[in-house]
Amino acid sequence: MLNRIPAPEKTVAELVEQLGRCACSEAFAAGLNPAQWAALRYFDRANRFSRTVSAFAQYHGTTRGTASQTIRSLVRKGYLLRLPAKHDQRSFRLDLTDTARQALDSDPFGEFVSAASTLPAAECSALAKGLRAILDQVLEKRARRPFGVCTSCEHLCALDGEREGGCGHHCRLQDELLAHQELGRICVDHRYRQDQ
Amino acid sequence: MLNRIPAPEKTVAELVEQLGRCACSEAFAAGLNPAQWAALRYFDRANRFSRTVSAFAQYHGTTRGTASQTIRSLVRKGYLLRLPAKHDQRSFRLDLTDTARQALDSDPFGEFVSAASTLPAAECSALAKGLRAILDQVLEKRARRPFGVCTSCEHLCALDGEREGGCGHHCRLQDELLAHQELGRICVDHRYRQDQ
DNA sequence: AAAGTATAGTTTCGACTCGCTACCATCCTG
DNA sequence: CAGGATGGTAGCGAGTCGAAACTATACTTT
Repeated sequence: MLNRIPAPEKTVAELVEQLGRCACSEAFAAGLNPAQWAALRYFDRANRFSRTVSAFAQYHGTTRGTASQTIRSLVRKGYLLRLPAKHDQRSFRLDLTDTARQALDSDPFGEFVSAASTLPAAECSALAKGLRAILDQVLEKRARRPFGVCTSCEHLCALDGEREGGCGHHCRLQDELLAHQELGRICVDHRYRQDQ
Repeated sequence: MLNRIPAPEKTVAELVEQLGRCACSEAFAAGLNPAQWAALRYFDRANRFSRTVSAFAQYHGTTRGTASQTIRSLVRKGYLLRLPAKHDQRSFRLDLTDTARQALDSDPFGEFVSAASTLPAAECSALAKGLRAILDQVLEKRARRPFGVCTSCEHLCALDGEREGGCGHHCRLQDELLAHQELGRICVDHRYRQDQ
């Protein structure tokens, strides 16, 4: 009956909750709100196939209607550029403007990054691994997919021979060549490879 | 120039953000909203000195006005009982009702707890430690205190001799005896002991 | 004891979110 | 070409949030 110290899994959940709150409450800086900051971060991390209203709504766990509003206000404020999509007349691709990239440099969320970076590197990686495991489980329970990067995706196809200018990667789903720097971006269509 | 894989501290921050979002977005269950769930959890965890509007506002990083609204709606719905405080005529103590305790059993946040509990125990504790370190840093940067439990608090004073019925602990700040089960509750006045 | 200040809590207001439903346009499948 | 799926938007109503103003009580200083 020693319920003095709560179980570690409860502590973890509690900490996650508090950190989440913290993340929101600081996010009213610079005339933006938490959802808008989250959107900026998302469009900074997402690859060109995933920079759409729907993909963001999915990532953010909200409706397309709400996501549309968030994005519209960012377009109005000059943080996002709304370009017609290549192959789909209904769709638009949203790209960060330089203003937005500048704003991201003073992202209030940077506090978390710098707090995390004071931990020993090994501990930090372990932390990332544990959190990832929890997040994946929760997402799965809610039938949401985790938006990974190409390097762990089953659609990625390494072209041997480094055809054009050293890029050498290809997405089977989109049937498009990928540049090196695109491999680290998150994608709405990501699927873990079997061997992962 | 290998920016394929982001730095681990950035990953940690990102995961924290996403988990936070997840925590909110699920929290519209049972007619309650995220803030109200957070309040219920808080009043479940807080000791009797800390179950007030002001303490919750502090914990939650919001204003007393907003906290007052959140709590009022919980009182209206029968989840909290508003009792006049013992020594301060201005203040009220808020206690969970049985309805509330029942609701907490199906807390949507339980998903996180069960997700965390699938991790190996050691990993889970390490996770808690790392998150705690990050949270404490962020809170400090914002001049907010972390609301710890008596066992690590400098105000706690172990009475030797187990005077009354085996409780044997005392809070120097409140000048009150503490029951065993109170030692694991969070407190607005918590201060880390030097040796912690 | 009186004055001044700090604190606990509430109220009201305006701006803004959020989720929902309905809706339009385009794409895709058969 | 018909029917359904999908990308995106518009408008609504409920409800949050933070800010500021306010009341009442407690504490401090002189």
